[in-house]
Amino acid sequence: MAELPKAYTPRDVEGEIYERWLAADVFAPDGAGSTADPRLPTFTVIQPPPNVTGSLHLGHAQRTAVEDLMVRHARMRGHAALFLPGLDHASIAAQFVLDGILAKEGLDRQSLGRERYLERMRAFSDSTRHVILDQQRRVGASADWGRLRYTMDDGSAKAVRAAFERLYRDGLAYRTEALVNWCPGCRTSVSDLEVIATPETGTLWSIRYHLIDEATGRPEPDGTITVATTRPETILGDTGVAVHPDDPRYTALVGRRVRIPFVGRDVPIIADDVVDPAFGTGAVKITPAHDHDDHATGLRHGLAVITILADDATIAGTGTPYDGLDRYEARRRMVADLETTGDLVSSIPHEMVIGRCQRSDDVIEPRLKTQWFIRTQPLAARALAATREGRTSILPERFEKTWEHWLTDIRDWNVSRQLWWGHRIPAWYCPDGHVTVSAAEGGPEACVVCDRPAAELAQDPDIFDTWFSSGLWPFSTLGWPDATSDFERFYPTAVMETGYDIIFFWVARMMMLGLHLTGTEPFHAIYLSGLIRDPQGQKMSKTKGNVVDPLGVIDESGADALRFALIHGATPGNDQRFGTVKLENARNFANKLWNAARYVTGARPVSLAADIERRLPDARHLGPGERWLLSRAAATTVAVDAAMADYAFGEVTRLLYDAIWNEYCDWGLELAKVRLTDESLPAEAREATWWTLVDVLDTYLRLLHPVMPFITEALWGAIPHRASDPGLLIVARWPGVVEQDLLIEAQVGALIDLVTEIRNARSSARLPAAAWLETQAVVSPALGPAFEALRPAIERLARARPLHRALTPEALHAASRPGDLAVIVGGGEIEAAVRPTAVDDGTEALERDRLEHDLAEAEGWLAAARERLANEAFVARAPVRVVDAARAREAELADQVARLRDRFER
RNA sequence: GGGCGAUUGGCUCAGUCGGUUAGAGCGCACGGUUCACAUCCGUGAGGUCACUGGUUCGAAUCCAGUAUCGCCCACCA
Repeated sequence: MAELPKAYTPRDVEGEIYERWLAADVFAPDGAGSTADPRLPTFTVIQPPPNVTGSLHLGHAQRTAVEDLMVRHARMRGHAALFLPGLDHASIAAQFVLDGILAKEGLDRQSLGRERYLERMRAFSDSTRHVILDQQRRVGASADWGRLRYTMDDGSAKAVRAAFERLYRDGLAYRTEALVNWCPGCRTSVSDLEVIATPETGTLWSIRYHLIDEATGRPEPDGTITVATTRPETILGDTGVAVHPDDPRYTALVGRRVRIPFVGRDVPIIADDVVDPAFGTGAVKITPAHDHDDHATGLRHGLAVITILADDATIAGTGTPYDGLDRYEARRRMVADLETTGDLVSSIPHEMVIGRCQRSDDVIEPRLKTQWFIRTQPLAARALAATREGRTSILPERFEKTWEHWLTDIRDWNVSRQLWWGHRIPAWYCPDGHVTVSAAEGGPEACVVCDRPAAELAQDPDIFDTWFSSGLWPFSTLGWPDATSDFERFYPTAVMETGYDIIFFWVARMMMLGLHLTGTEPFHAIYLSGLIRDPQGQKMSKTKGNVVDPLGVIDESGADALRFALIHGATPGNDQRFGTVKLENARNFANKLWNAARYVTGARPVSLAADIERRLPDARHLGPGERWLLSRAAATTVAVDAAMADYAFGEVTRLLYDAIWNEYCDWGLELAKVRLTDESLPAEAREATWWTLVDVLDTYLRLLHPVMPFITEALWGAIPHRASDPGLLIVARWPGVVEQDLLIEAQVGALIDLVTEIRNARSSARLPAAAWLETQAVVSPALGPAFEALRPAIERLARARPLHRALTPEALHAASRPGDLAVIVGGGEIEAAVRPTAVDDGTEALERDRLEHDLAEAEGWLAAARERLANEAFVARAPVRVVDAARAREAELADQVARLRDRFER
């Protein structure tokens, strides 16, 4: 038992506690300090590995808090609980950061070259990796640091190679030339998910193309067809013009040819029902190499595919003066040139949607490239089956619809990236173009087709999309593809927690890859967190300057307050606004708990030694207050268990806040104080009271530990323990369920109401707070013993002394005088007359006002209750239970009204 | 264009399966130097649960529609 400092200073508490946990080796499910029960299933939480170059923001903090809460809860329940920490190399994001740093040094990727660039990246990431890990520790993450993994470590590399080889062998990875999303800024292709549809106002140009006179082979000066386009520069790649087959304006032109401006190419006019006759001119230029729609149309009609853009999105290879110009400069000049020739018919503003790069914000250019793809439909089917069959559940449920929709309409996943930082694609090509995919660490020994030696093979220069390696995370971190003991023991995992914003990027990919590669769903539950927003509901961003630094918060208010506040507002899938108000509330709660514990430890009866071993309170000496506290703790335990089972972590914090502040502190401690200081009681009784306070505090500290691990650990260290308890709360057992005592709860509840009503009467009558009030009370016979036992406490809390007990209402009425304040509890279990020591006229008037108000209110409720019961349909059709409750309510209200009226009319 | 969500006292949010008088924190009003806590204690005011219609004995809760706000998905040049 440690002495508690008077003031709660989270900083002092938290640093020291984390070190103690580490020293005790309790984070690892198989660590020296583990108390896991081998008969229980393991419990593993998957967290999204943060970027190796990143630092903690509030979103991380919330997720870490939620993940840690689940792990701590499971650990206390005896499961071998694994919170596996990790880092992600974040290919494109990390390159973006490093490129920024290089730019300040006047360097760039290209001038460094691949090898030197990667060296820089390794050095850079080595220098930043500790940052976010340290920050997670500050939040209190009870992660098994010995199992720390990184998506660029050898294990991940092996998993990546094995996964790709397997997918290739199974026909689920293929290489083909296709139109991909090309980011000219990042100089790489990106997946469909990384293209952000951005509404913009562009221009719709109408341009005349001249028909070819087939007799002469020359364009007709007056025979034209007008096409509408938002991208005139792609004229250079046009290989057709399309119209709707049923469009009477153009029926005669289908099959004819037109000459493309600038390039002098003659292309056919085709009919295809993708064309909307109502849009633009009803005639569309077709550029198969630079537009997804046109590509498909071109394929249907056998049109040529002509690429006109280089990797940096300059015009290239068209043999026109526009070669070498950026696409937008080329566009500007071409429009001007068309105007000169008289073939520009019109230009009007046009609302459109532009695809931009998620990372660099550049306009994405569809480009033809030979790349690796993952065939997703068969994989998606298995992922859908897993959720439909309930092997994996999604929280909140509504995201199942989003999930269904995306996985049903899924398109193949382009996994090649023309970047350097990441896993190189394990595919080799021989001079004859044969493809060899190999998972071997050193690559293949020879071409699988023609047996040429490795020396003659060239490895694909591309790397994988960073999400490919993250998609293997739940099993690559446990040793897959090897059948390690960790993989056997902890896979599949229990819960995967992440933000709903990466459900497709990450969650869906883990499910698809996990199901195919391991044969099992990688997790049984998907818990989707919401986003943290500022108090105005805005997204937090550096540019807006509304970012809250969690480390600053921890320094000031403590990790416990931060965790409590974040978890308090966490409803799965819902964003939360977060600001100082919530934080203050959480900090105040921590302070309250600290002081309550300080009171309890300081109130130990002198008959008990300071280092005494924990005892159960002696049942023979329990008073109503003690029994009430024990019963309420049992009720709270049941409620917390239910909320935990529902992943309703916000509800857990609310339940514990109420139980600790409004029950334990406000009433439990206040009732106990009287007994603890009552020298007339036997020592055994005072000891029983104290042991009750200790017992209930112990229960609440355990229940609260997953939310506020530091302060609960510190306080738990200050109360007596059993010899069988472990040394630290983090590995102590979660409270078991104890039966409630509903009778005592009702009785003490009525006495609490009596105190509240007397206080109310005092306040309404504007009597001085310090004045003692003489009070007479009639108490229902059932309440008698509890009333007598708690009388001293009620006197003190209500400041009513002496508190007489009249045996009958008649006696009470006979004794009461004008000016007495009337107090009626509930349905009349208690009726009391409160007498101010000095009555003046004002008091009496105020009391009449209060009575009148109460009477009117009670009469209103009574009328409503009677109306309800007067409804025959209600009595006939509602369940008996509900009708009985309504009748009881009516009787109670009738009694209350009668008593109030009696008082009022007297 | 499709889909999803939100709308509850001044503010931020709970509200499980439809069932007593819809809860909390902050804020507000009034009152408090009682030996755990002023980061506190006590009392109180404040809500036609966005709107309309329906189902039901009974609706904040279920259904349909409307409005406002937000998000996701989407190849109309």
